[in-house]
Parts: sequence; structure tokens; C-alpha cells
Amino acid sequence: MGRGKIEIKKIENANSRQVTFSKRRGGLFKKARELAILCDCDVAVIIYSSTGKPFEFSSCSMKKILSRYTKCMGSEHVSAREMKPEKRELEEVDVLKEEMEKLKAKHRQMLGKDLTSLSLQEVHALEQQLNEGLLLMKDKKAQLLLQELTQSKMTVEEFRDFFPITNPSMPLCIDYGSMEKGSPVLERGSESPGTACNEDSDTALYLGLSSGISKKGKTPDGETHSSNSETQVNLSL
Amino acid sequence: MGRGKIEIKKIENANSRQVTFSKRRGGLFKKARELAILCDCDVAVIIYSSTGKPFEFSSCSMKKILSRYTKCMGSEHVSAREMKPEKRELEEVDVLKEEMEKLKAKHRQMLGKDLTSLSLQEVHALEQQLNEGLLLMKDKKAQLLLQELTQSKMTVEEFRDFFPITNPSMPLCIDYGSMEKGSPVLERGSESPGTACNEDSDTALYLGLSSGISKKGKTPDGETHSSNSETQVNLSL
DNA sequence: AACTATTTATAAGA
DNA sequence: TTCTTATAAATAGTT
Repeated sequence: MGRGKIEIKKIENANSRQVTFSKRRGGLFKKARELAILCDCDVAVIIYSSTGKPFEFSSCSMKKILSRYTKCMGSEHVSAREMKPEKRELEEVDVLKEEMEKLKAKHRQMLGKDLTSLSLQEVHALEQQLNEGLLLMKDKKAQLLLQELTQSKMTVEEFRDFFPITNPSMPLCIDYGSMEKGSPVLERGSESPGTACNEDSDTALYLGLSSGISKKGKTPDGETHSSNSETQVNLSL
Repeated sequence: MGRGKIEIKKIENANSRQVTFSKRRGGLFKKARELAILCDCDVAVIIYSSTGKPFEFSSCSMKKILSRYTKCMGSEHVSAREMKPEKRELEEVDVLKEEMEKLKAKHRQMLGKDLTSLSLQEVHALEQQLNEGLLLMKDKKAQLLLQELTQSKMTVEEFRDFFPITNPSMPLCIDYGSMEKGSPVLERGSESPGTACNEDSDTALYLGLSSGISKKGKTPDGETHSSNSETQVNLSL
């Protein structure tokens, strides 16, 4: 029911899968509620999303329905509640271990390993997921970078305040000996070690990308309204 | 949905209530099954009719879903009283759950989500991991593609054997050049981790698919510009 | 049980 | 995410 007919098989695109999950989950709960009311019956629905998040609906108390269920099915399906504690724990351990193995396998596959069991389509879908993730990471990096830049600019301004007579066009020659510990410059330096080492070309590139990518146009440097803010920043600070 | 709209309240007529119960119960189970498959999640539905008769649906083992549920939700009530027995098991469960959470968090980060806690370096490292994974995947895709091509070629040869007197002017034959096993089919764009190119390999992938599924039906008829034809693959096979 | 006229759910697109 | 809309699906009332 929609613009087009769809085949009932796992939706590979993670995004549309999530959207469909939300919609259909709502639809299922609505149907469950209607059935319970129209036909005067008890209905319980439990859903675990692929990320493990639980959702539930029950026309009356979930506990009531489940205990009724475990009583009815008692002999065949022994419920967790009626099991001896040790056994329950053991079972949960097994379930957890199993999930764990699945996650680890998935993890390895995301790193490009153990792909033998996958079809061409599956590899392709995985690849697309990674590409989406990469884009998000580039955004994040650009954001972090902007933060550092903003900090740098502020530091520069503080220097200006220290040496008001300094010729602005003159290189910043700073006598570190004259500064006390905990001064802004030293703090900045120690807070982010290694940031500038081999990242120069990268960072420049990603900055460029960020302005294009950032969908929300969130420029977090709303405070740097000084007129010539861009040219003031020395990246090697 | 029917000849007329109905109000969602108990159907008084016992007979039509029973009929509606049957119909809607089937519908609910169908929806539950579709949700589970489409969105790769676990779904359980339990229904007790007004006469007390039980019906159930579960996408995997009902036992598994219910034990998971009672664990998640029931822990607040039950766990306090049974802290004594099998402390070992409980500890193991906790350890496993913790590991699980870490893995899940990592997983989300690999998809580019929840990056807020990471530093620039960490995001960058993650990005590089993904890029390595992507390269491996492209290799894998190339390999799978080659398999399909080889298969295709064999099919072509079989056709040749069937119809030895092929009309030379007839076929739309596309020359894939001299591809050998193990040779890189797909270009690995550049080494730069910043190039999250949007699937340079799309065409290749769908070419591979097209023999069976034909999603895009893009037959690159116009690009048969390679000259030396050792083996020819007819895409319309 | 079948059959449809309608209502409802929802896929795709914005 | 939320809204919109064309279409597929579910189903109420009927046979």
C-alpha cells in the first residue's frame, strides 16, 4: 500500500528501513488495539528493533497476558519466569553470547573482512552504509575543526589585548618565558596535541567540504563577528 | 476499510464479531510478519479471543522473545530477591551486557552516528578504518563480479556450441576486453581518504546484476569502443 | 467462503 | 521528522 508495491524482504537501505519500521510499527499497534476493542479480546505485541530497542503494546496488562500465556503453554514453552534462576541466567547468557557473535561478525564485515558469505548486493549495501557513515564523519571533523579554529581566534584576540600596540601586520613573536603557566596559549597547546601534525592538507580539504555538506548551515562561530576574522587565524598556532 | 466505515468499539453481534476476529487476526499476523522481515526485527504477538482461545505469532522463537522481554522489563521487580544464587552467572551476564553495549556503540559510530564523544583524531582514525574496509569491499565486489562474468561467458560459449553458425552482423556484442581472474576490475579512485565518492563502481555492479535482475537496464550500447575481442559477453543474455 | 466497494495503510517524494 | 499523495492492501457488508 503505497506509491509502489514492495517485495517483502529485508529493506537494505538503513534509512528507509528505519522510516518503514516507525510507520509499520505504529500501524501494527493500531491494528492490535482495534482488534482488541472490536472483538473484545486480549492482545499483546512485543517488538525488538534491529538495534535491540524494545517496543510493546498490550490491550490490558502485559504481565497478565504473558503469565496467562506461560501457563497455557507451560509444558512446551517454559517461560523465563517459571524457570529455575540458574537456568534462566544460563539461557540469557547463551542468548547474549549469540547476539554478541552476530554483532562481532557484522563488525568484522564492516571492516571489510569475512565478506565471503555475502552476495554482491549485500556487499554493495554494506558499502553504501559505510559511505554514508563517512560523510557524517567528515561533517563531524569539520565541526571539531571549526571549534579549534574559534579557540585559536580567541587566543589571538587575547594576545592583541596583551600587546595593544603591536602592529597587526607583524608576525606574532611571543616570548613564552614571560608567560605564566595556565595562560591561554599553553592551555590550548596541551589540550590538543597532535592535531596539527600530519593533518594540514586533510583539514583544509575537509573544511572545504564542510561548508558544502553541512545541511543545517550551522556556523558555530556566530560570536566571531569581527570583520576580518578569517584572515586572522594562523593555523600553526 | 470495507463497504462502510465502522466505529472502533466492541462489535455486539457475536457472529460478526467472530468473523471480524478471524479476518483481523489474520491481518495482524500478516502485518507482524511483514514488519519482522522488512525491518529485520523480532516481533511477537499473543492474542486471547473472548472465549479464551489463544493465538500467537512470533518472527523467531517466542521463548526467546519473551525471555528477552522479561529480562529487560522484569529486572526491576525480580532481580532484587535473587541476587544470591549463581552470582557467577549474574556477573557474566553483566559483563556480556557491558561488552554488548560497547560493541553497539562502536557499531553506531562506524555508521557515523553518536560521534560527539570522539576527538578529531578518533574520528579521523575511524574514518580511515572505514576507508580500508571500503577498499576491501570493492575488491570483493570485483571478485564477485568476475565470477558472474565468467559464468556469463560460459553461458555464451554454450550458446555458441548450440548455434555454431552465428550471424556476425546480428548480435549486440560488448567487448569486455581481456579480463583475467585476480586482476583489479574496479578502479580504486584515489588514496585520499577524503574522497567519499559516490560509488564509482555502480555501473559495474549493475552490469553484473543485469544478467539476472536488471534493475537499471542501462545497457551501455554506445560505449563499445574497445578493440581486441577475445571474449564477448552479450548483456542481453 | 467469495466478492467488491470502500476505507485504511503506507511507499515514495517533498 | 513530518506532510502529502498516489497506490496497494485490508476489510465491512453482502452474496
